[in-house]
Amino acid sequence: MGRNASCQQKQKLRKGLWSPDEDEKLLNYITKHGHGCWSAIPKLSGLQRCGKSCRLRWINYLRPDLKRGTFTQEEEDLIIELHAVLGNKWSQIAAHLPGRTDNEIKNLWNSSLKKKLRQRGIDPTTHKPISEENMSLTNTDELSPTGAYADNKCTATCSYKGTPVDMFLLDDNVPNPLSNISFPLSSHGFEVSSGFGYDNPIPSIPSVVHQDSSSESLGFPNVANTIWCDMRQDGSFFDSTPLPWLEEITTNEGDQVGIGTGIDMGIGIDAECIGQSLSLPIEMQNHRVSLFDDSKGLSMTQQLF
DNA sequence: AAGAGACTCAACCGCCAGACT
DNA sequence: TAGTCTGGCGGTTGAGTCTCT
Repeated sequence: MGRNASCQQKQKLRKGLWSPDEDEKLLNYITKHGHGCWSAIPKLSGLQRCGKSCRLRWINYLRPDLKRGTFTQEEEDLIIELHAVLGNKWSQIAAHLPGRTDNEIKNLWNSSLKKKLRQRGIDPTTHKPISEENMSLTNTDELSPTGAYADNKCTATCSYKGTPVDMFLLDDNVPNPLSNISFPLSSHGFEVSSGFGYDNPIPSIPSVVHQDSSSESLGFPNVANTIWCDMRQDGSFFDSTPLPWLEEITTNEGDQVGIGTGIDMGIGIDAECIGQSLSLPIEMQNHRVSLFDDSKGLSMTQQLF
């Protein structure tokens, strides 16, 4: 590639692993002068490397703000959450993990996280359950959700049978539907999953619901199949107002149950699914979703994006 | 102990977009 | 407008290490 001419000079440039001596030269130069123009650095610092190689070495190894060591469980969970939304946008994912590089995250994903997800029965590409039996009673294969995450703001659209529905940001005034659910009840085949963020198990959920104490996060691709619940960063719920009729929602053994500790993500409820199963009237519009239970005098409205 | 296979991770490759000429 | 340069990105590679038999 002609574009790579700068890295394939006539003069012999070193390749492969960096020696301590080279590291020192690069570190000393950048510490003194900053990196400036990367392509000029090899000459100025006395290295026989191409500028790209210097840049990579600095970003992935020499930068002083790098966090060393193995990833924490929280970091791994966050990567999975972010990957569900962003896909293989490693640099964007890395932007949410201070001190971690895109290369490091990519390696972790390819060597470890993909495998872990598969072991949990989740397709690492789609973040959907691998087994279709895990899917609930909605026609989820007709759903086509897409999502994006940037600057701590989630944007998403989700269409169902051609109708754009069902992605919401939490309105702080909207009651948290999971706050008063007792588990387990008779099964409606619902899956309760986390939204976006770190996951914590719901303490009251018995192990029969999910053998593993940690919850699985399914993220956007399963939005219409899940209930999302948001917590503040300090662990408190946005609202603990009970919605008694939601106590009728249950999970199957093996379903994933979790709570997202939000990153500006809110409640998502598969309103149609809930409405059908509970025989509740439901209204879906482009800008809000409402559930009603007139007999109990309850209603819940969520604003869409 | 040794060989094979699996795994990890640093580094390279090729492509792209934006800036510059 | 077209060509070139540069930085940045995601995919891939391969050497080194680990684990298993």
